[in-house]
Amino acid sequence: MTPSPWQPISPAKPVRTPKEPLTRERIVDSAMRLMVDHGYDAVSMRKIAQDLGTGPASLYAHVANKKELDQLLVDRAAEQMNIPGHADPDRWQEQLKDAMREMLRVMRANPGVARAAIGNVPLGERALLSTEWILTLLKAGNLPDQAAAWAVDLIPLYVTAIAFEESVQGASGWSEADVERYVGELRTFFNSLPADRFPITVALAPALTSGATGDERFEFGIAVITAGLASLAKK
Amino acid sequence: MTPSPWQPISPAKPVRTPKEPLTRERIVDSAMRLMVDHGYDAVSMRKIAQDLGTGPASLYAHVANKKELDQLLVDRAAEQMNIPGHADPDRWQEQLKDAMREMLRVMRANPGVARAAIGNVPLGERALLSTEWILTLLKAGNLPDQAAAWAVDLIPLYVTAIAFEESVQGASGWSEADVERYVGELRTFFNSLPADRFPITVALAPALTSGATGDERFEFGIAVITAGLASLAKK
DNA sequence: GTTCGTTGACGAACACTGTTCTACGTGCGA
DNA sequence: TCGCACGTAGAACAGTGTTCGTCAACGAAC
Repeated sequence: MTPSPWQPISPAKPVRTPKEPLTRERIVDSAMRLMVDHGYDAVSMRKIAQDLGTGPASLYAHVANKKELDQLLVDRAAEQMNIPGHADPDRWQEQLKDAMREMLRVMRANPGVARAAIGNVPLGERALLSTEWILTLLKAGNLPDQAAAWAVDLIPLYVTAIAFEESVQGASGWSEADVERYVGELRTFFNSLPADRFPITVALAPALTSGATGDERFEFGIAVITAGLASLAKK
Repeated sequence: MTPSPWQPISPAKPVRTPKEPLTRERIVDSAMRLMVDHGYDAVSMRKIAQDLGTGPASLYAHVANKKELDQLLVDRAAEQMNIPGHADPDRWQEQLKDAMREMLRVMRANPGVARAAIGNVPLGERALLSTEWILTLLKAGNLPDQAAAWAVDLIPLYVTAIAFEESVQGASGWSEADVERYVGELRTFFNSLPADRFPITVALAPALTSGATGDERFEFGIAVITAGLASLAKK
């Protein structure tokens, strides 16, 4: 049937783009790219669809909802985790710290993943291997079963919380100078407090505002957790 | 000048409601009420405005933006915190645990506050008193200055992360039965894993899925942190 | 006593968000 | 070749935070 001549010629020509079809894989690829480049808040169904040259509704044929997509992003990020060979019972504490550092490394490399990960147990294969690895280390350290089980929950919780905090600052577009300025203001604020009611806070003002940006704070945290866990070992 | 008769009579008569004027105080009151009753996601500028019988734009005369309001909510919640008398050097570890329990209690009583608190240092008076109190305990425990300073960052981070996790489940409208069902599924999932690649995960499946809802998990965390901190004490 | 300037209130609108409805075109099995 | 089912999307819905421009009310000044 030839189109009536008074119709607008070429009605936008949808052409049914012969591109490669949409897949979960491609959607996660695109979302991952957006998140790494522009932060978690930049990942919206519309942005992903636009990036793939389609409309937002198309995505829902492959992904149930945004939450499921978040979960997929966490699993994808977990793929980047390196898991070492085997446990050395004499060095289990150092190996445990290394595992936590590795978790933080991956989360830092994928800004926004922490926000997606908090409160969700990642169940991808690589994430499970990481869990298995940490459990191996804890058993090497002679921890009771229940302690090991709760520890394998505590450890990602702490690392994720640290990464999430960092990502909040990062997402606000804070440069390192901004953080430094903010910390400076915080220090003068602590110093300005009445010394009779807040004696220790005032006295420790320099310590309270040091290491906010570097890794020292994280190293302190994993040292405390590791030492605390070690104290629970069966003899 | 009398109005022209063809104009609409009585143009809605705004009457300039003689209610009590809008204040920061009243806005925070309303937001707090909404958050406690319906969770964090129910707190929007529109809902608050509606609750106060006005439009959303009016709020911006008293509050810079949503983020500032979040901060105000955190400060308001911190007001509910009980801070005991004075430190007993022989019982500093138990007192520290009590302080953490008190923080969690307040966060649980104000669902959603955790989400607003994460990544923001609360600087209200009561929050600062809490910081001072924890520092007092840590100094009573003979910790080095820098360790005490980082610990006073680590402790709220952990408690907030726990409360945040809980609030995520709570906000999804999960009943206790829902959580139990989910944990059950998780257990069967762990059990179904190939035992050759995930031996410990499979073996510990019961332990891994126990205590997800109760306080045991939290008690474990504060025990680990307290023990870890104690191991850093100067002799 | 009347004007003026400032201030707070607020309806409407902007640019977004996640999600759903529904129509449409294409490819595949019968 | 027909029919059907599935993937593709445009449009729309119900929200969100935030801003613009207007309008009424109040205190100060002339």
